[in-house]
Amino acid sequence: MQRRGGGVGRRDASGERTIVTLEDVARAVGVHYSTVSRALDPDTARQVNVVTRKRVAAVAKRMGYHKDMVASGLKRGRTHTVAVVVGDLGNPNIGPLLRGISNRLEAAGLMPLIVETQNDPTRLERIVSHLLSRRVDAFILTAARLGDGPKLRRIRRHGIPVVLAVQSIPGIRLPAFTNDDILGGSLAAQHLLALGHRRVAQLRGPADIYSCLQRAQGFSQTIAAAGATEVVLRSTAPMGTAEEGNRLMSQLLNSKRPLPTGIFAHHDLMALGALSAAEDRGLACPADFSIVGYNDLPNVERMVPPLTSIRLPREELGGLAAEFMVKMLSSAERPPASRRLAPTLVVRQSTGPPRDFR
Amino acid sequence: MQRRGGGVGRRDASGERTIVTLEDVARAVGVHYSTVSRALDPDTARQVNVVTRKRVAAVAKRMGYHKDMVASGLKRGRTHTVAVVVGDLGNPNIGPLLRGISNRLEAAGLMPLIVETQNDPTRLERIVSHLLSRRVDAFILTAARLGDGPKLRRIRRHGIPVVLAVQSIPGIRLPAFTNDDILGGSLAAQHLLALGHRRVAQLRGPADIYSCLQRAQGFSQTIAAAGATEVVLRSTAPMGTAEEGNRLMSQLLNSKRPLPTGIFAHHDLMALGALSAAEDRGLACPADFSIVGYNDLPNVERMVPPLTSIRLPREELGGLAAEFMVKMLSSAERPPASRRLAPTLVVRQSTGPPRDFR
DNA sequence: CCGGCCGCTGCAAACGATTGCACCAGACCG
DNA sequence: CGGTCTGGTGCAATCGTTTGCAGCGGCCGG
Repeated sequence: MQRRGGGVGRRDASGERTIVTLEDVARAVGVHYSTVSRALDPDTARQVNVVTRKRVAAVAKRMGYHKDMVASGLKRGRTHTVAVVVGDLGNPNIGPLLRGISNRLEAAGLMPLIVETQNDPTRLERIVSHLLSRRVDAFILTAARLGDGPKLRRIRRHGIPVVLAVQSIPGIRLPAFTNDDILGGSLAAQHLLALGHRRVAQLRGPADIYSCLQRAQGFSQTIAAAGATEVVLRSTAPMGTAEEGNRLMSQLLNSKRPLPTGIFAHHDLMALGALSAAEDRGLACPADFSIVGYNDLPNVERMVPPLTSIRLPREELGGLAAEFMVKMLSSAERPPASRRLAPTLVVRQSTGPPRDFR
Repeated sequence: MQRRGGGVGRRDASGERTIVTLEDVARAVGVHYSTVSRALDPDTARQVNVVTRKRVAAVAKRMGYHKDMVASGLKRGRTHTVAVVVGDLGNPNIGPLLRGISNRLEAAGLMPLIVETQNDPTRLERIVSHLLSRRVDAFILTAARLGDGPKLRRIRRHGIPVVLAVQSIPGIRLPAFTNDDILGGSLAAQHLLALGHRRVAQLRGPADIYSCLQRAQGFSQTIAAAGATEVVLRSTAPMGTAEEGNRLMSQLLNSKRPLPTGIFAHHDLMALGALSAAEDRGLACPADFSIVGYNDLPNVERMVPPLTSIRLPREELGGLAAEFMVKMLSSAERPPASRRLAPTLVVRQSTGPPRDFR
């Protein structure tokens, strides 16, 4: 096979060919291009005589050589790219998570390819197939929902490493890095109980989000163990939104039963919606009732009242998931999988002792 | 050249080679693989006989063939990937922008490669060089700052299309899609003037962000044209934050001059910080002073008081920038560049008539 | 009946990097 | 002095796709 210049490569503003290849460098140094390849790859550099190696490095730098990752990817079957699938880029939880992932991957020479499903299940399939054709090395999935089991199994079947982050689903054998949402729910319950609340309510998030089920479980368990009474309201919307919180709270306010004094919302936005519903009826927080949110979204400390919430270690979680992926890809050994990170309770002014307690 | 199976391709869980190549399909159909290639590419499909074409398509589908974008990218010199460089993934403005970009690019068969500089100028250079070695087809830069001119020129010199989004810098000949921040500033001023404010203040954002300069210009011009008086406070922080707003507002409150009744903050967070500074001194909004923010961040309508702000068409902006890029890459002709989109004023309860007006 | 054209298909050289293998000179050992 | 080893380098095939060119039948016009 004969090799020549003048291909279809990228040209700069003046129309000159601007991609510097191994062969270009080799010609300048006076060695074969395979030697250049070896000299520039840290893993093989020691095969090359140190003075040649230095000369190659110098010339490569001077000529502005940059390894073509596309060609390298084709040959090696590794693109050093990890697909990160998120549900909704507008979700404020997602920024820190992505930062955690990016930083860790980048340190390992990998690059995240971030795609958004916009919570559309048909998009997920299309996206995955597209990513496969781009030969990504691995998947980090952050938006798994309860019905996604078959889909996830199908992805795994392609033989590419997959890890779940933030959201997991029960009964699937995939490494998962999640928040300990049982603990999160329990923390909320403990807090309300400690303040003296005995009648509590739970505004639950979407039923197909496992983390919401876990929050519910942690909360209810702790409440039941203390012998307090609980009302559960279930969201029917696909996401935790203020509107949904408003709706559930209205439902609660309309019921004939006495209003619970302590409320746990599965999402800060739901809590905010609930607050406005209560306000509309002339109820004050925390005088008439307390409310605990979830996620500790940005600026909830500036709401009125500042929202008590459960804070999640988002960036750390992303970092751990990425760390796992890096290990997975670099060594064949399976590192310990599936960690749950502990959330923390952030107490602010939306919670206080119930009225009859003061 | 002889071709055989059994290379280094990806293997699935059972160790089988799992990449289906053109050659595999060709063998199954009984034609040459170049024919398969042509049959599957819409641009060349009409070169192949319609019955062969159908057969190829059927077999390709049955066998689960997916074009290898890496190989294709190597050959064609086009990766169908557009780098999107953002400053900070945690910034709530960025989600909608990215969604706008992603959707538009995806519709054109391109994929965004999102990277975060974390507002670190040295990272930018490293990242760009990495992206070049990944052979991205184009750049969308969303975090340009005033001193970045030389850097941008250097990027452009690589001969890759570059477009600026959200942030532009003066005197650079690059297509840019930005908000009309002069108008934004002016809207804020008009609103305050219409309410009757005659003594106003401006809490300016970072001096190296051009859009802040424009906001300032629009605001001051309009105020001056109305003959009102203005105090300007300059931020020294690298970003618009609540702390910075608090600091500037305190500065304003400490000065001997009478407190301006109308305040324009270059960022909602600064406005919120300013509000808390004022509250600490026992001042009430909008009774004692009015304040207008910028960006209309999520949930500012739930603050107390709900914040009057300037809303930016983020998703649309992203869409337009991507649209431009798509045109740029598909046809050689240069579509009309550099649009400014009009922001809108969202009036809420943080603004009202000045006290002496009532 | 022949030249030419057309529609379809095959051939093989790329794209740029990687890598097993061969080769060569010199060192070193017996 | 012959043989072996070894450090360094070159050779060429390969990853999977694209694409200019050539070839080949058949059909048409002259």
